[in-house]
Amino acid sequence: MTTLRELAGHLGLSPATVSRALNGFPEVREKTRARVIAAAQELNYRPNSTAKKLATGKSGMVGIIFRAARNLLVDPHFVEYLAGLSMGLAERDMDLILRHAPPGAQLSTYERLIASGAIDGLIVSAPEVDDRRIAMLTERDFPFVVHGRVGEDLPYGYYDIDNHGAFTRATELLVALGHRRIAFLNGASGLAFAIQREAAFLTVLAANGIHVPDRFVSHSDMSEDAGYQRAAEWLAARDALPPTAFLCSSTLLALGVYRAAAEARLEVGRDISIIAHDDVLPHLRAENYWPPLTVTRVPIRDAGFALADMIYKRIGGADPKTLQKTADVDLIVRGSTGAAPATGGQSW
Amino acid sequence: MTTLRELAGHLGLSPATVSRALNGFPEVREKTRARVIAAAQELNYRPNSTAKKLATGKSGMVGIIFRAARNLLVDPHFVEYLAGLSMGLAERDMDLILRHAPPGAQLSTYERLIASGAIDGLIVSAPEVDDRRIAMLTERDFPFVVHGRVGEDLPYGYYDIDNHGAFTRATELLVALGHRRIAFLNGASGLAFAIQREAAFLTVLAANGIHVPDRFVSHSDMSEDAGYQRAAEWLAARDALPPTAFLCSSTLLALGVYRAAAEARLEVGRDISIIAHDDVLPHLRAENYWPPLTVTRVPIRDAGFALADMIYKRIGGADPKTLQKTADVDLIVRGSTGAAPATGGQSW
DNA sequence: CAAGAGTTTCAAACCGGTTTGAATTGCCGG
DNA sequence: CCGGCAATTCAAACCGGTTTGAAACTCTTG
Repeated sequence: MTTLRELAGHLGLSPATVSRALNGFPEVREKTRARVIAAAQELNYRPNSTAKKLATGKSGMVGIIFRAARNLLVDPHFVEYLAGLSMGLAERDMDLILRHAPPGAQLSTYERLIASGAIDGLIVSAPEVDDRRIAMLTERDFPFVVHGRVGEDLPYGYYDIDNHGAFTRATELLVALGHRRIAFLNGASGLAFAIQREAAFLTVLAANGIHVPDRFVSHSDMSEDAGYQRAAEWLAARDALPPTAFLCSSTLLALGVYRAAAEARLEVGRDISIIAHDDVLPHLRAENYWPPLTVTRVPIRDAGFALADMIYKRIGGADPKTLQKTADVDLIVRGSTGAAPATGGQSW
Repeated sequence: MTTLRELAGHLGLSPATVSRALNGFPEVREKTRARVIAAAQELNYRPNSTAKKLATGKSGMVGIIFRAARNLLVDPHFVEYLAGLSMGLAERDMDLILRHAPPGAQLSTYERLIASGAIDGLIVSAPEVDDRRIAMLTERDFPFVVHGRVGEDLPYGYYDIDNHGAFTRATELLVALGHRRIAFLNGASGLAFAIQREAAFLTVLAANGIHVPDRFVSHSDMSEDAGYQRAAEWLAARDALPPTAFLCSSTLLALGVYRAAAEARLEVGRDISIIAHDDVLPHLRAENYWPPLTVTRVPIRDAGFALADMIYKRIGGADPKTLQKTADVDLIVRGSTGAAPATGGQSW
C-alpha cells in the first residue's frame, strides 16, 4: 500500500504536486506529470478511497435499500435490475452499497445510511403513494432517483415503463381476437405498476362494453404458484364460465397458467389465450414456452442502466426534471394468443 | 451534520473525551459520559463513517463481485443468497458492496477493489479448481470466505452444503422405489456442486449395478426451459426407453419436467417420479407443485447468513480453519415420487 | 498539609488524500 | 544581466474522526 506521501518522497516532489499530476490538473508541467505517472505505475500506487472520500466529500457510492418484509430483493426481477444498476455504476466508477432494512425500520435505515456519509446518492424502489422516504429525501435535498413513479409532474428523477400503454395494447389485442371473458392476474394491489396496468385494462374493456367480474381480477405475488392456483380455480369453477384469455403481469404467473391449462387438457393458443408482461429474466424465456408466449416486453435490466446514469447525473448536480424517463414497451405476438374459441363469444 | 468537534465545543470538552465517551472507553467518568450521550442525542450527532474509516483503518464494508459473463447475479438463486448476506452483515453493522467485473477483468477487479481500501473483506462465489482469485487473496493475506468449495483440507473459510450426501440419499430413494432408468438434469459441468452431485449419483447407481447412458445425464443452466427441453426430448425418444425417474439439480429444472410430463399425458408420482434439490426460492415453492415435489432441501439464504458471520469473524482475526461449514441437507419426500411403474423395471 | 497514586481530561499527532495561498522557478523583452 | 509576468511547485490547512503522551484534577495516606 503505497501512499501519496511516499510516492512524493520517492520523486522528490510535494504531495500536492503529485496529487495534481495524477488528477489531471493543468498547472503541472507535462514532463513532471509523465514522471509521476510512471512512478505511480512502478510503485503500484492506488489512492486510498477512504481518504479521498474524506477530502472531497464524495464517496463514489450509491446506496440501495431493500425491505425484507416485502421480500423485494427476493423477487427474481430484482436481481436483474440490480445487475443493470451495478454494471451501469461500474462504468462510471461508482459502487453500489446494498443494505437491508428491518421491517419496522424503513425510514430510519435510510436516515442512518445518509447520515453516515457513506453514500452520495440513493436509488429508491417501489414507491408508494405519499412515500415517506421520498418526502424525507426531498426535504434534506439528498440526491436520489426512483424506480417507478406515482403521480404526474414529479419533482425528482425517475425511470418507469409505459405500463398503461403496454396493457392497453395487450388488452386490445385480446379483444380484437374476439375474447370477451378475460381474466387478469396482476401484481399485489397498491403497487404503482399494478394500479397503472389495471387502469389500462379496465379502460379498454369499458370502451368495448365488456364487463369483468372482480373475482377474475386477482392480486398476488408474481409467482408461478400463484398463477397456477388462480388459473386452476377459474378454469374449474362450476358457477361461472371459464375465462378464454388470461392477461398476466409477469411471465412467472403465465407459467403457472400454462401448467393449469395442461392439467385441464386445454391447448394454449387455441382453447385459451395467454399474454403476459415480460421483464426478460434470463432463466425464464417467454419465447421458449410452448407455445411461445405473447408478451409486452421491456428488459428490467434497462431500468438499472438508466437509473445508474440518472443518479450519476443527479449527484453531478443535474436538474431532476431532466432525469425522467418512461420507456416504451414492445408488444410481441407469438403462439399463445389466438382467436377466441367459438363457444367463447359469450360475456360474463 | 454535527461533527465531533462541534459536539465537544458545545459541551466544553475536548474531542478526545467525547470520542471516548461515545465509544465506551472506561477512563471516562460516568457522569461525563451521560452528559455526552445526552448531548449527542440532542444534536442528532452521527459519526461520519468515512472519517471513522480513515482513522481506524476499518471500513465496515464487505465486497462481493459478480461476473457478467457467467450471469451469476442473474441466477435467481443468487438474489436469495445476497439477501441472506446483506441481512447477516446488517446485524453486525457492516455493509455489502456489490461490484460488477467485466468479463476479461476478473482478477484486476478484485485487485482494484482491495487496493482502494474500501472493504475489509471479500466473499468469493463459485470457486473453480485452482482458482486464481483465491490464490491472489491468500498470497496477500486479505480476509475472504468462499461460497462452495473445491477440494479437501482447505486453508480458508467456506460454506457449502452436503451435495454428496444429498444426492446419495435422493438417488437411493429412487432406487429403493424400484426405478432403474433414472435421468439426471444437472447444472453446468465444471461447477463444484454439479461435480459433487454427479459423483454421488453415479456411485449409488454403480453400487446397485445400474447403468445410465451419458445421454441421460445433462448439463445445462438450471432453468425451467432447459428442464422442459431435455425431459420432452427424453420422453419422446423412439430409440430408447424413456426414463421413469428424473433427478434434478434445481426446482426450476423440475418445473420444466412437470410441464413436459403434462404434455406427454404422464402423471407425476405414478407414471414418472421427480426429485430435485430445493434451494428454497420464495417464488417457487416445491410444496405447492402438483403433486408436491420431493426434494433435498437447504435454503440458500442460509449460505448468506453463514458467510456473513464467517467473514465478520475472519476480519476480526479468527483462524480460517475454524470457519468451515458443510450444511446438512434434508430429504423431504412428497407426492412426486412413487414406486416405479410395472413396465419400468427394465434397465437401459 | 503535602506527597503520591489513581482518575479524568486535554492538546496534538495521525489516518491519506485535496486544496488554498504563498513561494519558487522559468522565460521573455529591454 | 535584470525586472516582471506566467508557469510550476510547495508548505500548510483541512476533511472528521481516533489515539498517544502529558497535564490536571481527586482522593488517600503519612
